Amino acid sequence: MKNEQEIKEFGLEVRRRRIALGLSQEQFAEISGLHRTYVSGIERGDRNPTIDIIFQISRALRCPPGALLSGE
Amino acid sequence: MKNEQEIKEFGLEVRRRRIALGLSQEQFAEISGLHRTYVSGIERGDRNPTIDIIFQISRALRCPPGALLSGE
DNA sequence: ATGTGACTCCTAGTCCGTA
DNA sequence: TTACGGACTAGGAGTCACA
Repeated sequence: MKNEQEIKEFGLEVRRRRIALGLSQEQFAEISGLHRTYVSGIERGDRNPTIDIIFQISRALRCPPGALLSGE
Repeated sequence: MKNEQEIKEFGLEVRRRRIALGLSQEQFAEISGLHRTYVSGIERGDRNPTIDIIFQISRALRCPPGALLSGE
């Protein structure tokens, strides 16, 4: 994988926003329709999600998808 | 795939920006390090690229990755 | 409540062509 | 110059048991 650092930052941003909403990974998994362990993997930067998944996540976080990819 | 419409908009945005840079798909493929047929598939919304690829594309387009996912 | 390794199934992504 | 098809390999989607 070529952009590990940016993928990790994406995961951390997801985590920040999830926590800001007062949700556990399990609660967020349910809302987003993803598996609990998959959410965990994303937040840790272990997964390389597709754009489809990114849209799902941004919807569950109630934020624009672009806001999660803050790199320049 | 759940977010076909948003994925198509992503592809169109990539196409707009590529053309704005005066590049052919082949030239852009070379710059971005992606395959020519894959670039074509992305612009047409046929593909569901990973976040890794999105970063690669945004770098080649010299724009922030978030700018390509303009959905709300 | 979360991290992790392992697993299956399916697709992301490459490469060859032709129109 | 681009769309699209077929075939292929690497790796993502989705899940589980366990720590």
